Amino acid sequence: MWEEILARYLNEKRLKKSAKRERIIKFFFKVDKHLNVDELYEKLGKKVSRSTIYRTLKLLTKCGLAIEQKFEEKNRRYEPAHLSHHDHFICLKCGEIIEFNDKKIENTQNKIAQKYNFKIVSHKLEIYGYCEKCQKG
Amino acid sequence: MWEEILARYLNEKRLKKSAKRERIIKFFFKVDKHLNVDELYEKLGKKVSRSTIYRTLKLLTKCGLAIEQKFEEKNRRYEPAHLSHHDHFICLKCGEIIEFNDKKIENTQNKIAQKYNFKIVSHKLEIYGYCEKCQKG
DNA sequence: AATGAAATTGAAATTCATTTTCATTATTAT
DNA sequence: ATAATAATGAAAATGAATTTCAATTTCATT
Repeated sequence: MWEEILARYLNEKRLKKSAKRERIIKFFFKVDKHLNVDELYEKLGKKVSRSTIYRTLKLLTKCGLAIEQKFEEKNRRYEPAHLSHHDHFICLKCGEIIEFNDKKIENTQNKIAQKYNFKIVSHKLEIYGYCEKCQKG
Repeated sequence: MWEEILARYLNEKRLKKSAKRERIIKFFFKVDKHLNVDELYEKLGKKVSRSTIYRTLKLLTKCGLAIEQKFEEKNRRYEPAHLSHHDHFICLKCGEIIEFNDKKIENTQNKIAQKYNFKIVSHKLEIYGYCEKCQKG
């Protein structure tokens, strides 16, 4: 669970607890999908500064609980790490991001990596195109 | 060939030819791999301003001859479009980017897309980890 | 060749996301 | 309670990408 991992990390680094940080992190894991700083700022009622949100997301990234992502947008997104094996369909019309997961793709990746003697740590697969709605519309 | 596509585009948009632009574009296709603006600036002997390089790469992107890419670096890279079906291994230690190509992966992607009724236009696959050298070193 | 309208260029200014600084406030160990 | 140190927010700094603007270049039309 993220609570324990976080607690262990804070302890190890001699960091202190704080209400703001907890609020951000709890919300982040409650929503449980990729978010950017502005979305968090808005959805937390602008009660926590962007600086603190940035710092908190960096912290989560450092202790392995979140993953930084760059889609073809100007700004970064963060995703709870337990979702990070998901891949994404991204609709070029409406911008919707659909998460999916497929074992076959991972197997194929492993085979190719072997061929290149590359040791895989993680991967990112984004498929761009048109979602069901936008094909009709 | 890119020459014709470019010529047609310039003509269509009533744009003019220029020596600087040609130099950038020729070099870009001669090197024939992903580059960022700074690398182009250096390798062109700092004879063309960054503004112009940015503008030229945007132009190439618009006429479909280049693809903008965002790896997990601060700045963008551009890649000749004919390479853009390549996928990438990215070494987390030395930063090397190895291009590869595999039909199996594309087949699998197509099957999944069907399941989700998603119409694929393009995709981006980046595999992070350690290259052969860095596993040993 | 000469003209002029429109595109191109580079330098500097601007934008915008992110990071850092710094003075103030909150937390925690003693 | 005190002292030490971390957390916070506002503002400043950073850095990549874009835009502005005056000067230059291109090119279609004389």
